[in-house]
Amino acid sequence: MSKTNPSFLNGVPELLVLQLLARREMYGYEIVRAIQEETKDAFAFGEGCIYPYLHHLQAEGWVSSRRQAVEGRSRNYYTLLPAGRQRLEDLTREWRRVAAGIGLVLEGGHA
Amino acid sequence: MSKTNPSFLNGVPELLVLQLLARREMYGYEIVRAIQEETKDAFAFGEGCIYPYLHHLQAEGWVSSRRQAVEGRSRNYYTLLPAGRQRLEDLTREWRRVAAGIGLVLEGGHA
DNA sequence: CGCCATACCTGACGGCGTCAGGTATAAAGG
DNA sequence: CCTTTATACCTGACGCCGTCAGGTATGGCG
Repeated sequence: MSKTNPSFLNGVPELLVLQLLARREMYGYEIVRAIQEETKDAFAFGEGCIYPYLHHLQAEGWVSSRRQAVEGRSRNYYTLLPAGRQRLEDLTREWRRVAAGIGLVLEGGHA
Repeated sequence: MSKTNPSFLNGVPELLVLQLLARREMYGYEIVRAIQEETKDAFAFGEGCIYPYLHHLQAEGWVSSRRQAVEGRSRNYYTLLPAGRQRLEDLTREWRRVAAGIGLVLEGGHA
């Protein structure tokens, strides 16, 4: 439970998914693509990572889903819930801490 | 071998260790402490993470080690080798890519 | 003399992303 | 008409990696 280290070595997908959903409702397949495009290929998480994650986010009560058929295709649209927005804020803060921490070491050399 | 994603979700310790060694020769126990201090507790990798890592870095030819007794204590001092400096540059570039990628998503919302 | 800090090491464990699979429908192309 | 490609979902075995709890040994302090 209580980790000595921020779970950011791993939890990058969670941050990105929540942030994308904070902007607009999206469906799984769309999210997988969006991550790749918006990060300019810095990340390319597979469906095998994202889909289970969405289920997890829903189980935690951070997103809700509704099924909708579009052009004969059935899509799962996910919406960010208030609790999810809180979670996103926490993760964002964590990320900034991590990035700052590494920045300190990278810049610290030639002070 | 070839990962679709940068190994930065994990490889943070490697970056930090190499960067610290780029500044000066250090011994294991010292590195463990330095990471915690210099990142202002953003990271606190255990000895069980760092020690095996140092052995790995040496096996890869990125660092060399010499054993020295200081005040009756035996320390393993590690020095960054040229190949290690190259590796550090690669990892640093990777890190900047990752940080930039996440930044794009975080900032991209309210553009 | 017992305790804590220093300084090293190891191994079982669990989390998490990868990768390769599988299903189903719609559009495109020979 | 039938195969291929793209969309859209899902699952499970695998492997990597950091955690955590152990272990050894020496030096200093009260």
